[in-house]
Amino acid sequence: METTTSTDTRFTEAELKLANDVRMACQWISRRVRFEASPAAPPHQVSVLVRLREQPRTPGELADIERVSAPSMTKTVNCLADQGLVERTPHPHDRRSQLIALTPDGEALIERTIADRDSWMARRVALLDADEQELLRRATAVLLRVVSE
Amino acid sequence: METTTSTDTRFTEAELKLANDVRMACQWISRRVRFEASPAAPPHQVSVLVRLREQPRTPGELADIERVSAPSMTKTVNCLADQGLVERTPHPHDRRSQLIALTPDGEALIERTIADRDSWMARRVALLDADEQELLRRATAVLLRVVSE
DNA sequence: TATTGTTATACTCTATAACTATA
DNA sequence: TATAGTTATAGAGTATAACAATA
Repeated sequence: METTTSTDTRFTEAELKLANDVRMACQWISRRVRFEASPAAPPHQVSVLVRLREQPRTPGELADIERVSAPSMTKTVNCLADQGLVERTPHPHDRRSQLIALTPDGEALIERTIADRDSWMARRVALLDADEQELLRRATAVLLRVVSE
Repeated sequence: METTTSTDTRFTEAELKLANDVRMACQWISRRVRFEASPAAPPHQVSVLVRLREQPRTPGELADIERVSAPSMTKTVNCLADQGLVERTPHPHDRRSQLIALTPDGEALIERTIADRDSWMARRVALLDADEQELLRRATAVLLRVVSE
């Protein structure tokens, strides 16, 4: 089996199947969560607010994290600031830059949004038996480790 | 505990935490897969092609599945047809409608795209030991069951 | 001179409303 | 009269290029 053209021989069939199953399961869950939750703001705005929940960041950092251009992030930040969800403060060490931080309204919105997103998942989780819940608990730990590498 | 305002008492704390962990893990995996893969077509086009892999569908069905308006789906289908990735055939029972099906080019593109998406995941899966792979295998089965309910 | 962020401009994707053809 | 799909038009979100202020 050295000249196969359509399969990747770096991996076993079992690994490829598992990779496909894991990816599809994660993408389907994501899709369902996105569709079931009633969004309080467009996805790209929510994504930025979630990032700012960790800590204030510069527009440039946000653009890198979200993989959008600097002008796009400028627009998104403007929009969030117009809604009173974030506020700009001068950057302590670089007068060209600035720090974007959540306002109390922004924090409230993002907490409501997260609770809303989790609600569909929680209903499903609650239907599983204890063994299945424990299985998901351990698997989730592996997935979180994998994604952070 | 009857008057809590911020937590949902339909679920235990453990269930809420598990729901949040599972959701975040799935969304992070999805995000990584999306960013790591080099898309052969915009996401909404790929999504339609994946649906058509199962079976030909009408524009209306595709719009419902993808949760976009009918005019949006008209544009997407036009674009895919212009690229030779799908083709329209008359609907057998309703002359107002039509069936959209993958062309061989469309099938080839979607197979390449799926392999590309799986590649990052396969590299990560291959780094796990046998027990962890088995854990993910069983957990994935649970997730796929959950999402299909 | 390089970097951070904004403005100018254009393209894509989306939606609502109005229209055509068929059920 | 209702439904499937398209066309017309407008509103978001995105990108590249050019610009301002600062490092």
